[in-house]
Amino acid sequence: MQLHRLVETSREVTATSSRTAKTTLVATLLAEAEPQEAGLVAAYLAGVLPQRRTGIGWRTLSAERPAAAARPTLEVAQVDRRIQELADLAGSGSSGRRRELLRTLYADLTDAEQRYVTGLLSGELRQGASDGVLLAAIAQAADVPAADVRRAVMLAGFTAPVAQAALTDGAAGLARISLEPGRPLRPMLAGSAPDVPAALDGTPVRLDRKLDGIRIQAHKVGEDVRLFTRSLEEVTERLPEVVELVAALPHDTVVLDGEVIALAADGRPEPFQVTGSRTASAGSPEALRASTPLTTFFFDLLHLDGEDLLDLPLAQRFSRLADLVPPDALVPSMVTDDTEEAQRFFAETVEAGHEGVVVKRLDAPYAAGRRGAGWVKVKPRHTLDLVVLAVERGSGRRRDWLSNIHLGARDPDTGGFVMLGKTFKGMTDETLRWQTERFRELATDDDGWVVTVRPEQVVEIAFDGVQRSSRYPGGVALRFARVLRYRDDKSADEADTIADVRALRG
DNA sequence: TTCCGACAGTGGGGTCGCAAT
DNA sequence: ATTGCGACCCCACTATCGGAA
Repeated sequence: MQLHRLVETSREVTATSSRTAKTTLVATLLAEAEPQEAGLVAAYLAGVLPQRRTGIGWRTLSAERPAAAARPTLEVAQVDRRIQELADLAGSGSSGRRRELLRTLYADLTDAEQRYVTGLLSGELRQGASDGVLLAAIAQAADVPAADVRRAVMLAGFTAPVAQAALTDGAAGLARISLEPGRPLRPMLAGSAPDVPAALDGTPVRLDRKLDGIRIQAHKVGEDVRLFTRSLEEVTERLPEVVELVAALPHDTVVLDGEVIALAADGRPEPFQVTGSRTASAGSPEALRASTPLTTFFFDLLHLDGEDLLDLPLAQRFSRLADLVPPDALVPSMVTDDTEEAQRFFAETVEAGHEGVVVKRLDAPYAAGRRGAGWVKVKPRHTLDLVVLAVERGSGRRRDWLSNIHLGARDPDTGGFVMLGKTFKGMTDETLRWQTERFRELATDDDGWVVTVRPEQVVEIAFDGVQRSSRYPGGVALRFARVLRYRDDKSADEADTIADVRALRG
C-alpha cells in the first residue's frame, strides 16, 4: 500500500468528528491492505509505530524539516524499513547517522506525508482515532464481533498482531490468540471515585491497599521468569528480588499481577520517587538489591498450570492467589459491604502512609485494558490556594486559549511567590475562555509561548501530594495538580505559603 | 428522549541511560 | 563533568459520540 493512501485516510479521519465515520474510513483502508502488511497498516492508522524506540523525538523533529518531495512515491512497507534502520541505530552513538537517515527519509516524503510521519514519530497524530477506533474497524473489516477483537487485544497485549490475524484468517485467526504465559497481556485498570461511599454499591466488595509503586506482571514458565510493567516493557533484569520470589513458587506455570514498592526499615512506604528510581536503574543483581530493596505485593492470579483464570470472579481468583503466594507477598485487603468498615480500612491505610484503596467487585472477571466499574480507586485529596504566576498557550483544541498555568505559593520572607509546578487539568471550556481573558488583562510579558502575569489571581488547586523537586526553586513540587476553581473572594496576600506546602511533605 | 460508558486529547513531575558538549 | 534528549514510571480531568435505558 502506498503511504499517501494512508495519509489521505488519516486526513479524512481527522476531518470528521463522527466515530462511526472514522471507523468506516479505517476499516475500508484495512480491507485494502495486502495480507502481509495488515498489522503494519493497522498500527499506522492508530498512530502507533511497531518500533517502540526510534531515538527520534519531538526535539529532533522540530530541528530540521527538509524540502518535501513533489510527488508521493513510498510504500508503507518501505517507510517501515527505513524507520527500522533508525530504530536499529538508537542508543548506538550514531546520532549524526540517524539524523542523516531522517533527512533522506523526509526528502522522499510529500508535505502531507512529512506531517503524518512526524505525528507517528512523536506519538501525537491527533486524528481523533486511536486504539478504540482501530479495534472497531478491525471488527468491521474482518466481519467479526468487536468483543472478540477486544478480548484478543487484551490477550496479545498489542493491537497490530490481532489485526494481522483477524484480517488474514477472520474468526479462526482470532480464536487462535490466547493467554500465553511468558508473553505479557494488557493489565486491568481502575476507574476512580472521590470517596469510599461513592465506590461502594451495597454489595460486598474487596478493598485492596493501593500501593504507590510500580505495577508488575510476573510470568513463570518452568525455570524462566519474566516481569513486565503496565505498558508491557520488560523489566526482569531490574528486579532480581521479584524474580527470586516468583521462581520459588511451587508451580510450573504462573501469571501474576501485583505491585513492587520500596519500604523503609519501619515498614512505611518510601516516596514514589525512591521506588521509581530503583526500578529505572540497571546494575548487577547484588548492587540493585543493596541499593534499595523492593517488596512485592501480588493482588491477582491470571493463570496457573495450564488453567486460565481471567474469567473467574475476583473472589475465586483472590482465593487461589492467597493459597499460592507467601502471606507477606499478598496485598493487604479486606472484604466488606459495610460503609463504615470500609471507611475505617481506608483511613488506616492512608494513616500507614499508603496511597489509598482499590475497591473491587467480587464478581468481576479480569477485564484487561478497561477502566470500568470492576475496580475503582479512592485516594485522599489535598487542596491549596495558590497564585497564578504565568500562563502558557494551549495546543490542539486549546490552540486559541491560554491553557497551562504556573502555580506559586506565597513567600512571606520576600513578599514574593515560589513556583511549585504547572497544571492544565480541571478546566472546562468556560474556564479556559474566562482565564484567557483574565490573564490577558494581567499580562506583563509575553515571549510568544509563556505569558507572565501580575501575581494577583488566586486559584484553588487539588493535588495528591508534595514531592521533592530539583526543578523548582522551593525544592518541592505538587503531584497531579488540578484546578478546582478560581477564587475571587481571596487576594494574593491571603494565599497559602511555601511553609504550608513544605509542612505537607513532613 | 435522556443518560452514561468509553475514547481521545491535553498536558503534569521525576528518573534513568546515553550522546554530545 | 555537565547538559540535552528520549523513553518510561506515575497520572487527572473534560468533551464528545453513540449505544443503552
